[in-house]
Amino acid sequence: MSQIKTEIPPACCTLDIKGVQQQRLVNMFKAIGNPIRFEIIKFLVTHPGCITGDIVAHLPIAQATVSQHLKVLKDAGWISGIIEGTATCYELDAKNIAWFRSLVGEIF
Amino acid sequence: MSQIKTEIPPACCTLDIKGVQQQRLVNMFKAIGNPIRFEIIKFLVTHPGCITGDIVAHLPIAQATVSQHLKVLKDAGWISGIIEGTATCYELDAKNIAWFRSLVGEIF
DNA sequence: ATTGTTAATCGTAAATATACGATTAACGGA
DNA sequence: TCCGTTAATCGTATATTTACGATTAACAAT
Repeated sequence: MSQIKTEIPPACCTLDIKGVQQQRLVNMFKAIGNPIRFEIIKFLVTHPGCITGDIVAHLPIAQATVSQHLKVLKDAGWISGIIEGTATCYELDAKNIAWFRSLVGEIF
Repeated sequence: MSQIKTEIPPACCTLDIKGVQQQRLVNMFKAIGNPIRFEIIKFLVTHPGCITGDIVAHLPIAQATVSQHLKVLKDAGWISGIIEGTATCYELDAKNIAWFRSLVGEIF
């Protein structure tokens, strides 16, 4: 170790987290750490309950690709989708996002 | 659009951000959205100013790979490294992390 | 000058992510 | 029942990420 002082100065954040909580958080970071997916989440802020086709229309990529990204976001806990007939309505997962917000507030 | 109501209910977050700021933020999310890199940042909280070798010793991966991860974290703004003779001392980039913290606090 | 130490970079292999068109399944309406 | 619509999934190509050993460069000590 190259540490000289025994007194460690207070860091700019604690990052006091571990185990499954940490895994979940890192996974949320990873999911939102993609320009297309960030854009999808942003779109859902102003278009709650919109269907897949709306999101596809808003983006420069194919329907299949959007569907994949939606799956990543859903698995990470950012969004939820409910099937409405032949369509699927998506919205932000407020509960998980609240968890994310408070956790990030605590450890950063 | 599948929106029925003209009144949009308030969302659980604003995500009011765009352009280069958004790109920078997404890049920080992407960088921290990896288990190894998250672990490196956590390690730097308790070991500020440690050298690459300390980080390598703490992780189950090769020196070259750690070096790559350090570069990603540095490019994204999470850490900074100063060359000290033949070694490199790393620490959290407090300024950028403060930017991250306040921005996330604003838009989530 | 030679040697040892440290960490970045190079070259490359393997794994993962991202993208697409095609197909499928599920539903609603004619 | 037969179409049309919608979105998930399949199969696959390409790009990117992650990993490693080897090499290099920079410095310190002898």
